[in-house]
Amino acid sequence: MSADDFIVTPWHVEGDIDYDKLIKQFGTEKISSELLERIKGITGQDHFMLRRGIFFSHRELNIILDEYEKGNKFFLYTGRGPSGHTHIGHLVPWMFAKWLQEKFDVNMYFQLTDDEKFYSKPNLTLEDTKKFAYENALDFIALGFNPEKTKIIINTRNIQTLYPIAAQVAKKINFSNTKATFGFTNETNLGMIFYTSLQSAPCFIEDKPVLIPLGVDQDPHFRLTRDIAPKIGKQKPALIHNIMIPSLEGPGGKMSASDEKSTIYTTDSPAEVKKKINKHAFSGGQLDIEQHRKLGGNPDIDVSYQYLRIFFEPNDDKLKTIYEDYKSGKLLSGELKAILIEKINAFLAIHQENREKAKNQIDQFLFENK
RNA sequence: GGGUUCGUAGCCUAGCCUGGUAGGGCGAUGGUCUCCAAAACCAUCGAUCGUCGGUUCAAAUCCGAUCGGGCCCA
Repeated sequence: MSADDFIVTPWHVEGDIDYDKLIKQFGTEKISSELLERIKGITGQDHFMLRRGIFFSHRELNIILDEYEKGNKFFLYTGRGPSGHTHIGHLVPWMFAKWLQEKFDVNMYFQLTDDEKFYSKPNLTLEDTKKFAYENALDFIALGFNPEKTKIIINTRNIQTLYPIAAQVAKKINFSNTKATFGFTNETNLGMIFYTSLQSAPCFIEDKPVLIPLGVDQDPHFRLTRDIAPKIGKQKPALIHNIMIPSLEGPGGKMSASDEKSTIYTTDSPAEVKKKINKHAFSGGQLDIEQHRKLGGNPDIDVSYQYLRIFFEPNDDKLKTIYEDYKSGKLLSGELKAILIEKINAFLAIHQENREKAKNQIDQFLFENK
């Protein structure tokens, strides 16, 4: 694989991703400065994840805004495949979704695809994926969603509601569509093949336009959904995409829930966070102090800096100072890591407290079949 | 229902024909080096060879049964 090659699919992400190329490849639209201004005008705020290009691409977000300005509300939908514990990379689209809910005052549906992870992970039982679904739900709730306007859908629990919609969808998708989109082969089990219609179902759960914040690697699922929406008399879902969150081990690839070392979990203790960052976070520093002072570090490939940019340092001025100090060589990699460790642990202290409280709130968030 | 193929450490895999209780790669862990990380180098851990039984002095290896996965045909 040459330096500028990269792969982004729902099941595999690899290489150094060129997001401008990816936009062309996927046929999405870049979030333009005009669109940013428009969002700022409506919400009165430009979220740092938009400003910094963490959310960089979309499909028909402008139409969602057109309708909104005419007084037609949309709703939000995102989800998670519960194959393991929640890590901080998962929180990026959820946290952004929470901001959207707050600013636009809209309903939110969060789908936990316990069936799909059971189908796709040979070693996981349905009991396992249900357990992770519950664990993941706690992290989602802990971010502060409005219980009046937020519902968590668990596939095996809410199949009664999802199935009639999924049936509409399934009839319009044939085998060659799914094969081409997801790389299915003759080894693929039947559950996987049907599954995309279940992932589409929440898009049509309300008779309103839907906006889906999600990692760009998941876009292909909704390309299919967008194709069939008009065929079943529905509006195409709009999407807003975030970049892949790098693993601790470095650029090229996203943070994986299954690789313990390269992942910060939401349940990690302060000591674990410190150890993981210090021992594993890929740095953009130089070989030794002397060279670092002279040549300066490279924040653009430094995972610690990237985590601050993506999630943990919303203050632009502070981030800029860190960027410049690191680039000039004034700030050492170890010192940069110390800043990140403190930020993560401060965040997790609050998050873990909210996560505990979520155990008592979960019932009011679970979607009830009608 | 018929056929076929596979099952060896977390993952991939050699060995099976020609029996003598397993070898490699990746990963993991530790160390050197570095302000850290990475890279590089050094070292270490890790496998009752799917399960049960049979043959044999001796079975991952031969035989039987069984469980599990894949594919083809019906």
